[in-house]
Amino acid sequence: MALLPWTPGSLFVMDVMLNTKQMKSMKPSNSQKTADRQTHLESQLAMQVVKHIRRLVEAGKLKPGDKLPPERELARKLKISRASLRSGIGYLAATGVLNVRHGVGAFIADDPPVFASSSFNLIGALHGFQPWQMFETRLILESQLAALAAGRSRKEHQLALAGEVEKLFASLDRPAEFLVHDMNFHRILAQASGNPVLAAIMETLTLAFYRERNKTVEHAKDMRDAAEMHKLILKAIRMRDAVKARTLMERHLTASMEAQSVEKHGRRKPSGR
Amino acid sequence: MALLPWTPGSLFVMDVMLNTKQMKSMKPSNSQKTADRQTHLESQLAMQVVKHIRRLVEAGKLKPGDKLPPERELARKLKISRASLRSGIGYLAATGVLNVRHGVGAFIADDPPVFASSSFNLIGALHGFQPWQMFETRLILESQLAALAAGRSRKEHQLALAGEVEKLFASLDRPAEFLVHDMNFHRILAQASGNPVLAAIMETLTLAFYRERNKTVEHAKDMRDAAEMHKLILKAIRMRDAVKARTLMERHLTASMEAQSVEKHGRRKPSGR
DNA sequence: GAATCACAGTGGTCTGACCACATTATACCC
DNA sequence: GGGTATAATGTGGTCAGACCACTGTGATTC
Repeated sequence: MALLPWTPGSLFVMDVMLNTKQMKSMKPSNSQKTADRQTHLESQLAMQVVKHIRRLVEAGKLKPGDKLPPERELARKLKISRASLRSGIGYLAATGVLNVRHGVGAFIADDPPVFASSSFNLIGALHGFQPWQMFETRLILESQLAALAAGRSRKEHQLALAGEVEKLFASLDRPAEFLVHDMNFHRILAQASGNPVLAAIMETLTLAFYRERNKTVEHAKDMRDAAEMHKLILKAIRMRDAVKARTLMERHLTASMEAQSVEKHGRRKPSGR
Repeated sequence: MALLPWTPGSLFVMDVMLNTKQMKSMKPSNSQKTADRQTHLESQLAMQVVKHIRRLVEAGKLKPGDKLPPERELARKLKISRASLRSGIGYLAATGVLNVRHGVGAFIADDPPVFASSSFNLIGALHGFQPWQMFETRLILESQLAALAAGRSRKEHQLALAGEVEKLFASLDRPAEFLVHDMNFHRILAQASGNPVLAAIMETLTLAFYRERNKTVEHAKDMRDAAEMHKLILKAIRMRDAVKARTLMERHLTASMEAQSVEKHGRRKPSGR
């Protein structure tokens, strides 16, 4: 299969990078010598399974929600052992393409697409993602999403958003529930942006965020403010005012972050940085 | 963290292409009652492996490039079968945390972080990602990256970028090589933005892009134009002109897309709306 | 000294059995 | 008949141990 034109060596250009740490593994003593890149490709057989599924998906014979044949059967059909098949299944499950349920079967995922959500934290820990970097990324994406939604959202989206806003106000005294509707609002907003790729990325980030967040209890005042902001953002979207939607979203997120920061550290963060 | 100013407009170039389908999974009412999410969680034992590795990583006992113990040994230590261990290993490899090399061992990844790159295409096919959506996402992220880099890049980054620009001009007659340096430029730019989260997302997208692109041969003129643009972008970054860097990047990407569109379909796409 | 080869270490695959979970069918009791 | 246990079935999860395939290395040979 026509290998990529990796001219040898050229790949390590970024070695110049600042990362003063993790530079140790660079000394040739160890690992790769030239440019093998793209390792972790999962063994031949596992990949064969992936390819098989991909073909079916691309041919439209397998759609979100569909059930795969039982492992034993599928293994027989592909002429590989069940172990190898499971390796492939595991790969697809890990990347969120498949949804495996013990005692039931394997299904093509039909939830909002997410990239490697489960190990986002791990990857983050590995490369030293800082909270402020996560936040900055979210700020950039989500405000962009709001702007796009202002330009593209349809009636259905706006109604769904309105519904969530309503529930937001209705659950001011039940933080757990509030959080769910908060999350829904942002998820619908992502859908309303009309760009599922962007939405998927956002979803990935959001999940990592909320995983942390649902440990802290929110303050009543912050919740009311947040609900109010959602309302305003929705209004801007309805009026198709992209700039305003973006600005409001930025403000909302910043405020929300500061609120969380308080709950965690007991004090307001120096806002400026 | 001082976010950079935003230049409105220029972003909605592609609003025309708003597609009409893909709205089905909008109602969040569906499956989860409150907030269970996170299906496809890989069985207990596999997750135990992940947790184990995570602990080691977070405790700093395992750093990028380090080698894991042999499977047989590790399985014994965790008191699980080798099969289950391998399931966990596979999961980590699939999400890009681990790098397994047949006959050698498993290593903590030390390449630029990427999310589920391998099955990006599959996920895309599954949820019907359109080329223009991919492109729009790239446009948003990359121009933002350029702006950030203008504000934050360090000398090392600028030098590395300059090096790539030079090689870009030097390889105008060797498309394959040109492409590598092109890719490097954008990768270094991502690093220079100072936000590894954003960089990781970008890397994921880029990979998916180039995977397609290296099939088409570029036209000489387009390549020269591209090289010229890279040079200009670098100049803007050096002058710490965030707005200009962003604008140039947007223009560069748009032009680049059109060029590709020509090669693929043999005609210029209706440029505007 | 350099090329070759054998070996040991490690991941990849196979087999077939058994366990655990979910769903469905059946039996039973009221 | 209706509802509730209970059994049977289907399916993924785990296990054990053997063997295959790839890599790196050090001994052998010339």
